[in-house]
Amino acid sequence: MDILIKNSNFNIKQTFMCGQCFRWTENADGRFEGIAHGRKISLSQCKDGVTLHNICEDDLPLWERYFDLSTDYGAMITQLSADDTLALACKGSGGIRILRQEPFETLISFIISQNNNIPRISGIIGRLCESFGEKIEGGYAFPTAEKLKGITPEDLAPLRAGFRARYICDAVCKVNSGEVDLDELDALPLEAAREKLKLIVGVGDKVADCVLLFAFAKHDAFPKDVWVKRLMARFYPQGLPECAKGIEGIAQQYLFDYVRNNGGLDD
DNA sequence: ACCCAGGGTAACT
DNA sequence: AGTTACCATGGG
Repeated sequence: MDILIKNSNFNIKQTFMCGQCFRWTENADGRFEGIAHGRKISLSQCKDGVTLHNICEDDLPLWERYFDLSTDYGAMITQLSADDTLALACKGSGGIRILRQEPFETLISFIISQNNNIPRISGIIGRLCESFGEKIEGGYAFPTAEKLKGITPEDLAPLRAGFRARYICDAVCKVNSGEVDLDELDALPLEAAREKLKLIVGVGDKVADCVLLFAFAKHDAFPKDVWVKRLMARFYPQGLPECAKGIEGIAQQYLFDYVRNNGGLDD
């Protein structure tokens, strides 16, 4: 069945192309399709909102959670728009929704992302899914930690992940052993959750904050990549304004997307 | 032949 | 505590 989600703060192109996820692609007709939770769906945009195509009715709560539909983005945009620069970013990129992606997939994806570019990140993740993920209708699920148990860097050679291969193995090992329990992160405050994730070799502040923001929707997580460092130095040398307090991650993502698409860091 | 890419680690001051 | 080379791979 098709489900229309009426929402004025949900732009699928912005949401899938803003760098928070790596497994969604745009078709020639403007639809986006991708796989999450082992289910493949396609989405289309209309003026009232977004249509989820051919989903199983029982899966609706799952997608509502994935797209975080219970969160009021209009209120956050109003809050952030008290600042002039953020108001511009909201105007240009306010259709982004921060997804609640699967924690293990997000962890591995952002380990792969370090010192890397988006096309190659997607390529490595795609090969990981094809090599080790469960075959489903129309593609492959992201492999679970359990499925990757005991994997070695040599096993990952076909991915061509480079120096990140051993980081992936360490993450798999520590998730499976329970040393890093992804299920407990949601209940932990930001700093404690970040330190937990950093027990994994190859996970630093930035990767940890990406996981906490893009999988657990911890809106106070504030990943600082090279782009954000540049834009912070340019626009907010004293730090983000007061209106972003508690939702630094949302502000970060709007700003990140805005400066990447519209420049503004040239001079 | 360079340079960089949604960084992190180890080895230095 | 703050810098810096190096890490594989691929594209410009």
